[in-house]
Formats: sequence, C-alpha cells, structure tokens
Amino acid sequence: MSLPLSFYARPALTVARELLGAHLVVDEGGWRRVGRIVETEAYVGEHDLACHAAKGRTPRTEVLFGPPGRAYVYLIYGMYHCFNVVTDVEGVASAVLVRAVEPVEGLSPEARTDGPGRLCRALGLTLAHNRWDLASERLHLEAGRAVTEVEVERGPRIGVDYAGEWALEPYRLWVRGSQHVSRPPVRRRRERA
DNA sequence: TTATCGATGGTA
DNA sequence: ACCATCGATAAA
Repeated sequence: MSLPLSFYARPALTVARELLGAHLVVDEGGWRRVGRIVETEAYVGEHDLACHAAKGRTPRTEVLFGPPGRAYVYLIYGMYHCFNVVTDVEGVASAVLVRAVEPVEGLSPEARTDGPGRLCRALGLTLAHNRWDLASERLHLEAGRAVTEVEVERGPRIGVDYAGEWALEPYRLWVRGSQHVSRPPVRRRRERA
C-alpha cells in the first residue's frame, strides 16, 4: 500500500523523520527493487539557502513549488542523480532528499545504496522519473519496519557549505547504527571476523 | 586512515 | 560557472 498524499502534505522536517524506515519501491522493466530508507535530509523552503528553491521559480525548481507527493530528481556533477520527495502544501517549495537506503528486495545485499548518487544508480532512478506522482505503481513509497525515536540521529546536512548559516541546521536525519548510512557519525572500528 | 582531485552535463 | 557526488589516487 502506497503512502497517502496526506503523508507528504506536512513540513519537510516531519516528512524527513517519518520517511526513516519507509520502503522506496521502483517497479519497472519487470524488476521490482525495494530499499528501506535510513538517511534523509530536509530542505524546508525558499528561505532555506541550501534548498534549490532559494533560487526562485525556474523550470527545474517548479516541481518544488507544486503539490506534495511528487518526485524531484536532478542530475548532479554531470553523472549522478539525487532523488527527493516534494513535501508540504502547494506553494511551499520544500522537499526531502533520500540519502541512503538498505537493500530489501531485488538488490544484492552487497549493493552500495549509501549515498544519494549510489542509491539512484542501484534503483535505476534518473531524470526520466522527475516530477512523477509518487502514487505511481512504478515509483512509490510504502510503510516499512518502523524506526523508533531513540534510533533517530540528527546532524547538519552534507555538501551545502554554500548555504552559510543554513548549512549548520541539523536537518539531516539517519538511523543510528545503520550500516547503510552514507557518512557514519563516528568512525566505528573495523569489524573483526 | 584522511585528503585531494577530477569526471561530466544540466541549469541558469 | 556552478554543483544536495563519487571513486581513484596520494599522503601520512
């Protein structure tokens, strides 16, 4: 069962929290792949200088200003893609970047799905999916194994140093202890056999 | 282990 | 010119 529109029609930070544990489903080409979300980042609106919408309405950012529950996918550094979920009410240009998932179905357990670029590569998400309605059969989210409050860890967003003070806001959320988070907070010691 | 560097193309 | 990244390589 797909998550309802009401799930997305909330502030980005709330959605970023609630997306932890949810399943991202891409079912195309006779191949269903599912990842459980373990890391997200909230981009809260036009006033958020880290948010692409801070540049105003452009062909690229238009989807952010539109209704919630749509995909915002963009190309970064010419070779990777980043997948976002558009949040909040129409007119509020906010979104949640999915930064990491853990393989659940249709992917090798060894597949690298840590990092926004790697997870898009693993799931086959490209610009072709930009602006898709997330109620789609082929691309949507479902409830997954829930993440409890004590498992939620927070910190500053990655790679947004250009955003000044906004780069310091703790809008990055991840599942404590997950082996699939893109940048673990503490360098854990090398596992021993 | 951390640090640096460059690939590569849409967007403005 | 810039970039919500990644992987290869170098340095330590």
